[in-house]
Amino acid sequence: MENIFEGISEKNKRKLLKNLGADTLHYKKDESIIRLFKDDNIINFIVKGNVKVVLNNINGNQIITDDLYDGDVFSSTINYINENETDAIVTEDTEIISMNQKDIIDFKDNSKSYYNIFIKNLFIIMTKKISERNERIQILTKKTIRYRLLEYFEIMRKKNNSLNIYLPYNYIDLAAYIAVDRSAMSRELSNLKDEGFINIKGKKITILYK
Amino acid sequence: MENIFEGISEKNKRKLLKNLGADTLHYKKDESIIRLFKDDNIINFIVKGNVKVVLNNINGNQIITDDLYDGDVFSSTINYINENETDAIVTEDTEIISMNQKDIIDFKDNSKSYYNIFIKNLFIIMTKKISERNERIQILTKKTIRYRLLEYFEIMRKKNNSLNIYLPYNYIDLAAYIAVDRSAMSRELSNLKDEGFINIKGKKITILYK
DNA sequence: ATAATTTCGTTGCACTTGCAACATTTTTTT
DNA sequence: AAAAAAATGTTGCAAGTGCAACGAAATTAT
Repeated sequence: MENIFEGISEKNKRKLLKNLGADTLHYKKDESIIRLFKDDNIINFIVKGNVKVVLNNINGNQIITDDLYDGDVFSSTINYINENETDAIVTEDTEIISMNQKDIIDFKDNSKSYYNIFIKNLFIIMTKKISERNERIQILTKKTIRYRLLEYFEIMRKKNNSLNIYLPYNYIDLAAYIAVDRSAMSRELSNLKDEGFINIKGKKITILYK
Repeated sequence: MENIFEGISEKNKRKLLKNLGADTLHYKKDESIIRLFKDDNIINFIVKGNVKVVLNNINGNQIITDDLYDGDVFSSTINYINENETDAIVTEDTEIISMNQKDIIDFKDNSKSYYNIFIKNLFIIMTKKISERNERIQILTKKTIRYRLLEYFEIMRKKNNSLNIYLPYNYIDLAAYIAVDRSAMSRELSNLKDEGFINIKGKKITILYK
């Protein structure tokens, strides 16, 4: 499934949005949209553009905790944010559809098939998000960097059914994802390499032993 | 909302289950139901009883990773399990309704209002689960036991709007939840107490400074 | 092509934590 | 009430990690 409107015609999509009282919002590059993450009642959909959620920690450096593109859904429940330390910035002109969750749940006329498709899509997306969160928890509950990395590799191996892993992001972001110090992770990757568990070539990691 | 059938009459519930081809399963105390966690296509609902998901780690000791009761929903996507190291045991006679996810998604006649209520309920439950997972991730990404505890307290404080926290489980389980060694957590709790950040009386913890 | 910036690898060190072992307290069973 | 079992508190120590600092490599900008 591509997005929450998958399987709904343009005509019905317009009807749906009208009935839901949805707002179509336009933001210019560098605008902050953090308010869309703070209201418990709304759920948002990116039609086109990019939103980066950045966490400013005490040291002054910024960590991107979410990077959202066309088709992505976000809300206060889906994307946890730290009240005062987080901002969400649009990096290019971006169009967002913002809907009220209550309006979705309490939608009167649920004989409309487009509405039911819509709810189904939301259900599917939520299910997928739970899986993603579970994967990360599975990694984060490991107590050493080594075991976090190995768990991460194992999850990737299963997903792609291959011993070759192509990291979807750089090592800074990987360290943030498994929540460890980057340099310490780098050290541990070297160890794993030296001990013959993996090969590393840039962002391609090959699992040698299972 | 209580459960996935909330707002659906007994009569319609029976119809729904029939149309979904749902199975009602009965298990006796001590039976294993791990297979219900392994099939990607099914989603389960506990009518009455208790299911404990136990992780057997290498040391031989068991950790309860999930404790499910009446009204709870579980599935392979909702509850991550470690293929070979996990078992799920029924601790009392338990009744479970097992449904095929595809049947739910592909349900033909979505003019039936009970079906739409059902999907809505699922959506709401999934949203809540994501929140729970996000909370835990928020804790697990903290790098020291101290900050994990403080984050946990902070989440509880916001939830209950009170500086008094009544732990919903014992300290063994709390340590498992925040994924740290129990004795090390005990040490850190003592430190926090000695430094005047908290008071501890059994399972009641009071936050002294914010 | 050169400069500037960002990412990546390495290492010393202090600090935190897991682990193990044991005492103490609380809870449950007999 | 006594005994057994489970939960909690404490502590020493080794191991692992965060942090800081720095140079090398890679990427991006000029």
